[in-house]
Amino acid sequence: MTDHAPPLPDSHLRDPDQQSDDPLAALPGYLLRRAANAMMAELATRLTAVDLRISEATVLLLLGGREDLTSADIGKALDIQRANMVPLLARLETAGLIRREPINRKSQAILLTEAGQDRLARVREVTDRFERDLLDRVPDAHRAHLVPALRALCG
Amino acid sequence: MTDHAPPLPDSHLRDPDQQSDDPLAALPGYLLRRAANAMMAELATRLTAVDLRISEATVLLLLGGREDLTSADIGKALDIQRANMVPLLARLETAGLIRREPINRKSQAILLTEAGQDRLARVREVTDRFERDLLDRVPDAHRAHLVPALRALCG
DNA sequence: TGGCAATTGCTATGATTCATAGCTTTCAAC
DNA sequence: GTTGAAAGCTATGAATCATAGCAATTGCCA
Repeated sequence: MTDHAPPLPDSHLRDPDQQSDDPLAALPGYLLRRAANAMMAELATRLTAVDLRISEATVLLLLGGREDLTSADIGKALDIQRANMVPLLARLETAGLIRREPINRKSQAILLTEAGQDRLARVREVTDRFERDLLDRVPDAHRAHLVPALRALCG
Repeated sequence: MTDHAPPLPDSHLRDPDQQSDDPLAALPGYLLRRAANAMMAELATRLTAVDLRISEATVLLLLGGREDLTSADIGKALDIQRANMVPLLARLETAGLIRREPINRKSQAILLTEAGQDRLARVREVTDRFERDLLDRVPDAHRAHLVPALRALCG
């Protein structure tokens, strides 16, 4: 069933450079999704070494060196709804990685505990290597252009 | 609360070029996720014009011009589990966009109906313009490098 | 030719993520 | 003071995604 001898009538018209076993391989949007999925899957796997999910590790990274962020601030920075911050921070707090410091009777700062700082250091090891491996995978000629291009697409 | 005057102790060390209101703005992996999310959100919005979800439109795109793909084939091409193909194809069939042609007593080819072909033409209009707008957003100097770089990250 | 492993399409079911609405308390501005 | 906005939370529903299992069929191989 896999070898149906796909006709691919005019794929070479739309995909001049490379092999395409499907007509989507030339679409930037499609590639962006595929690349992001593959990346996320691998990062998630690597983060099991520090017993953290991607969202949790991201919060630790954001928290590093700062002591003035509230739950709402973190949510705004990472595009996470206020409601969804609750279980996220609850897990981190249960794990002893963060604690809450009252700013006033309404707000509270989220900051890393000692254990949180230690864990963050290990997270940095994982993510630093990961980012390096990620960039290594893109050919030299294109490597320097990836970050600026992606940054232009984020807004 | 938004104006906590974030100190950003040494952000300029890790992020030489640009503004970074968070220390993650230089990480390719993080940017990849953000870019993909933004892209998906906008594409989903634009596809409401043809009353289709991204996954549904992708199936139509893949089906275009071919009459030999089974449900399992589509799943393999798009990284969708067999089990999750069922409701997807059911929606497309209910909408009258695809029909099934028996290949043998076990397999069936999925192919576009007339209405499916018409819808696909409209999908192509949306996605063509979308891909064009997407590329337009990345600066000239980096544009040509995006697709090759993403392709290297997909495998 | 008979048998067995692999495949197809499907059901059922969780896990996880994500978005929305609403509530109470508190802050801040007028 | 009163009022609008914000913080933190609960509850809940939608959507996506992965897993396990099942019956029928196919293809391979001895």
